[in-house]
Amino acid sequence: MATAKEFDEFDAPAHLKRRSRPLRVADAIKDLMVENDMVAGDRLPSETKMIEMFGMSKGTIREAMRLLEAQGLVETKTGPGGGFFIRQVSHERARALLGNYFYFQNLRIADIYQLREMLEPELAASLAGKLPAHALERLERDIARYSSPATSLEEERDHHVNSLRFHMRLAKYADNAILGFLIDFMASILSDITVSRHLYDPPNFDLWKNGIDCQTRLVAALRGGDSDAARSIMTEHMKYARRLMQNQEDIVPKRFIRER
Amino acid sequence: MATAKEFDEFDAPAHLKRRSRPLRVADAIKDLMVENDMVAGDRLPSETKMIEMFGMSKGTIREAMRLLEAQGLVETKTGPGGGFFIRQVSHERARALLGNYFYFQNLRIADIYQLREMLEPELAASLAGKLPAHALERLERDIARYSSPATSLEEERDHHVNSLRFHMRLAKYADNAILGFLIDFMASILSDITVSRHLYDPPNFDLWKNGIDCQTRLVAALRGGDSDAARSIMTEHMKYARRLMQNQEDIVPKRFIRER
DNA sequence: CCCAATTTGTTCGTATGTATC
DNA sequence: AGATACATACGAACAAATTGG
Repeated sequence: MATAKEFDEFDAPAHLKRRSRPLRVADAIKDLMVENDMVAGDRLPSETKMIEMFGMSKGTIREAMRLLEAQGLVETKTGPGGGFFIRQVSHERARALLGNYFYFQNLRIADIYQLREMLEPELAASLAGKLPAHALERLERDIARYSSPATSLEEERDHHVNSLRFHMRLAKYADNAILGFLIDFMASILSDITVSRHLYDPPNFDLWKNGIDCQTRLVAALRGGDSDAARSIMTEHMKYARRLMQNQEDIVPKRFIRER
Repeated sequence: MATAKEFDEFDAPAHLKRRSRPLRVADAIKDLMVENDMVAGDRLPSETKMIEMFGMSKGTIREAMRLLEAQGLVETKTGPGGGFFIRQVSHERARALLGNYFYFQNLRIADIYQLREMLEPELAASLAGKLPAHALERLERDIARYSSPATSLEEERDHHVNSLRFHMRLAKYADNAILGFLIDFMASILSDITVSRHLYDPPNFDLWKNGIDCQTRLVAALRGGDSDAARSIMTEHMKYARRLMQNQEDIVPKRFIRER
């Protein structure tokens, strides 16, 4: 169990001496989580308890909790029975944090499509014959949301967003958590960019048609359990969309992804 | 410019009223960064200044800065000329933060290899003929580090780590920032797991041999600008390694990735 | 080498807000 | 409604780090 002594700054190795107290407390809490096999929902010691444990002031402890909160690892509740609780890092938080990184990385649209072209076909193939009826119906409802041609620019924008929503839905069903997360991340960035940069303007009828067509055939292939067909339909779709975005070599605009 | 009034809690829309003050300050600072096109190295207003600006106490401001610090967006320096400085989210920080997410996701070794098999061949292909001499030499030096068979378990472990280091090096040269980051991330997780789970035990001579062989041929292909060869060598290598890990269906052990 | 100025780091006491019983 | 247990927030004071004279 953690004692105040362990965290005494004078005990710290030389190269760690300068680390601030909140940072050290946050690390200690992480260790606590790992060593005690704590899971989401578990309660951490209260502020007062931590003040004793670490021999540090309330402000320092609070700063430490903020460090963990920003990482999505901890949430806070006031009132009796309240305190700091361990939280599973949410999809949305992870997406936003990774987005912060790419905020500085001069992403190009083509980069995103290069990834999508590698990942999405494999996801499609892996899901063939694996999805329950309600999932397939949900996908069909996603498609239905933009199945009639857009008659206004706003509708065109919504079509783009809804088309990407289909891909995010697919990503949720992924058996491979990394694969699912990444596909969702790509679609999410793309959706942001499409809206903020007005990439839906001018409307592109062919892209819409290809999207509807491919997604419809894809659902059929998924239902039929035809893995190869699913892969090649998705490949075709990605290549098509990529070609249309190919000239979008612009740097992705700088803005932070909001946690939704 | 931001004024205290803007952040008065009573001005906030209903659904945002409960957001804590540090959270709101952190968001305001992010907006400040975006709107003023601030870049890494730029200095944010000092504590005292922010206390005025937001009309909040020192503790609250500091908690807000910790929120940004944890995301890797801000660093702090004491002394004259010190203060809060904008910082480009580092590779290592992004890796650690994303690692937090997967800490809760029941990752399997096979999942990681599925991704590597998709991504690494494309990276290899895209680098053929593009790397300057010093980069190729660096890769060769990475290979040299484990070119003689391991004679002890520690050496075997180092061989695994060094082999993965080769892939991380390759990732650094990627033109596509997302692709590079992801490959590095996979190799990094794998390296962690290999060490912490002793996956290098028992030693696997064939895996080592295949690694050396493939990497040597890969560098030759990269130097010769043979894109297709580079892709197929990497594919072969990944498939081989994947097969050997195939039975490693275990859940990845729960531990946080340390920022290095 | 020391001293002074500047800026963050940390503590403590107090008061307030919030949810539960 | 009142008591309790918890986080949230403020303000004043002092400590530590860094820079420049």
